[in-house]
Amino acid sequence: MAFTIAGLNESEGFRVVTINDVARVAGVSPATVSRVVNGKGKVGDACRARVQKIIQELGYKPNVSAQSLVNRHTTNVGLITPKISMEFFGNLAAGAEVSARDVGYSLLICNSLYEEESEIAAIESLHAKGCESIILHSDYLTDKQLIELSERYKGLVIINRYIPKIASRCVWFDNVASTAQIVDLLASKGHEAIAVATSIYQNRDPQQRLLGVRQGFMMQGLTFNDNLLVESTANLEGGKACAQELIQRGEPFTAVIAYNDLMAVGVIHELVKNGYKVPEQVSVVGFDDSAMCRACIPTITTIKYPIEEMAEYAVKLAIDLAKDAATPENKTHLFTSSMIERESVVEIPHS
Amino acid sequence: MAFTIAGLNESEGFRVVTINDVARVAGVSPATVSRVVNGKGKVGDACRARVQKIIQELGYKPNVSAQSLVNRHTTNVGLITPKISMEFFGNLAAGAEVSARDVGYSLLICNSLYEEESEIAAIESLHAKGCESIILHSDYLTDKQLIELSERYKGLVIINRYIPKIASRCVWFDNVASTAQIVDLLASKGHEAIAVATSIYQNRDPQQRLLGVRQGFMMQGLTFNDNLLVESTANLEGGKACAQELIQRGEPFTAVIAYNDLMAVGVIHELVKNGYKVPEQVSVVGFDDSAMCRACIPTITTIKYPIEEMAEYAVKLAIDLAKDAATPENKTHLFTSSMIERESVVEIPHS
DNA sequence: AATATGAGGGAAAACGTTTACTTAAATTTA
DNA sequence: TAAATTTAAGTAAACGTTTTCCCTCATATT
Repeated sequence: MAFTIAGLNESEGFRVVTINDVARVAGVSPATVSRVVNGKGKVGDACRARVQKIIQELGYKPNVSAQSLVNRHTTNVGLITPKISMEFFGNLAAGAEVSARDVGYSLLICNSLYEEESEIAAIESLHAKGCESIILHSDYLTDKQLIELSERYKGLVIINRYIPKIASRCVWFDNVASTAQIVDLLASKGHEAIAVATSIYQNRDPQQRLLGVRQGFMMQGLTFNDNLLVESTANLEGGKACAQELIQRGEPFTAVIAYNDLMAVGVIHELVKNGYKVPEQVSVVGFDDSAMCRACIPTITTIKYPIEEMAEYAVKLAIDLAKDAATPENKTHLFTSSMIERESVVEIPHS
Repeated sequence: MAFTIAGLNESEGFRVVTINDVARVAGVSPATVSRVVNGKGKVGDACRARVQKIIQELGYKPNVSAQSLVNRHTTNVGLITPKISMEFFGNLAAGAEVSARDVGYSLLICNSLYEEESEIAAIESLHAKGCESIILHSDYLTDKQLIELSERYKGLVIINRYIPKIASRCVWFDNVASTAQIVDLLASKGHEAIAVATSIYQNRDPQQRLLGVRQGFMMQGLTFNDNLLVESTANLEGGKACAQELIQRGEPFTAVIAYNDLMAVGVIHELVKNGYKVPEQVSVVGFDDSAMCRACIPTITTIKYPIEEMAEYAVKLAIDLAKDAATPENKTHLFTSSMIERESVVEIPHS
């Protein structure tokens, strides 16, 4: 144990420098170094300066595992989404990362791959790793399950879903108002024969968005023609199928509201393939504002889904919740949309 | 300190169960529980069974911070990419996550946002967090810097870049062979007047891909017309600019090889806008196989970049490296491509 | 001048594991 | 049967922090 009294033990190979090394070199106790590092407790000015200098020189970085152990919490936020490679969830993760880093936290990623068990497994695994702040994008768990989970995991935040009983830990998006907004836009351009291509899975978002359409019609004093409602899978192929179905029905239409951008692209492809001119004959609106919107010809008018901002917010909320920071029980966290106007929507031609 | 000798202390509020609780209830020492949990060391069959039962009943999960502290390593892999919200990096992350979870690790995400300092800062921050396996997608650091870093961080793996001196920790992609493959395809369809829209930043990938084009021409016995080489930023706008420039030059061409899918989309948009028919008059090839390729009209023929598989591989490598698992110094990790043929490339019309 | 106050900083316990040592019992060997 | 070996399981130190006490001065108050 040959320490040079004022220096570091160099006899052994590379060793990471600890708080004790700093303390020894600075001639103080580890407690004091800790106080300097964390800015808590009283430390004399001279002493503080000296310790800080040594910390610099030695390049001391606190060991996070030790800190977590004694503090009984980590500085990680967990994110559970179906598949991070999808643009939407990529944006979500990006927002979360920014926000986490902002407060000195790191982002732990889990893919749930659209499976109920893996959503729960992911939560448990994150929790076992000492990660008590968790953002969950749940597609398969029931409200009841989520309510139970949120009793057990106090740092749990649900993103993109609204559950009244746990409103204060839901960060969600106003689908109804957003699609109503789309109807407004189309109506303002003279469209009345508006078709809707929705998702075949009529849960939450699709339902809400459909509701928004109906509300929009009502507000505009129009009536929605249910013959112009088609549904399929919420992807490119589904969009194509919807357009096919629409064409087959023979009911005239001058605009299509798609459930999301992918479906909008599918709709456009199929319409063009069948000789329709987009947007000259048919206007099309998407939802999400994904990169695709600008790749399509015409570029697609859509709703911006502020998922990145929502994720940033959700992270802060999750961290607060985990800390027991008092958050008002009766407050919820609702985000709203804005329209991005591009080429796929035009004034209806005067016929 | 009122313990019921065989049970758990229930006087205080919710307390997470520790190895000591298990030991106490099972009537063994913590060491034995540890041995059971980790499957190391000798434990009698009866004893093992009993301990396992108690672990089940109590729902004991080892505290990861404590483990990390004593084992001097975490079970996290760090991923540093410019921006996780970009599709390419999203795919990278998805692959990494799968692979990490597969071996019981978690994925820690850091965005470097295309800044040199933040790449280094990210490495340091990950390391400080006890994360010794790191996947780095570096855009701004020099080879020299990376070599130095890899001396300091033994679990560091460089993805998407090849540095001979540290070949064994580079997981990369054969850009040269890939673009040569594109030339082959086009040539097989009768194209000779082939234009290239490359990135204005002529570092690494763009250089390699250009080299591949030249090689491809050589192999086909063709000569590349340098008047058909245009460059701009590697995004949609850049693609448009390239097409504009190409049109302006007045040199005839029947095909365009774009640096990536985004540029391909831009090229197509601008060509169409100027009255060219794609693919009837001009074939266009992209690179990456991003989602956009299927959104564009026509759908885009491209090269599949196997980034997901590469990331999976990289994670395993990084973990091995961090463990000092002997990896052959003179082995490198090269991935190759495959063509995805869609609508944007057609046989040249017999004129 | 005697006492109270408060600031600065040290000692040591605690966080929950793992593991090198040790010991006791059981088994094998001579 | 005695000695040697193996097996099973316990003891306690260590990992690197934070934090609660505590003590010692210096200063302020009477």
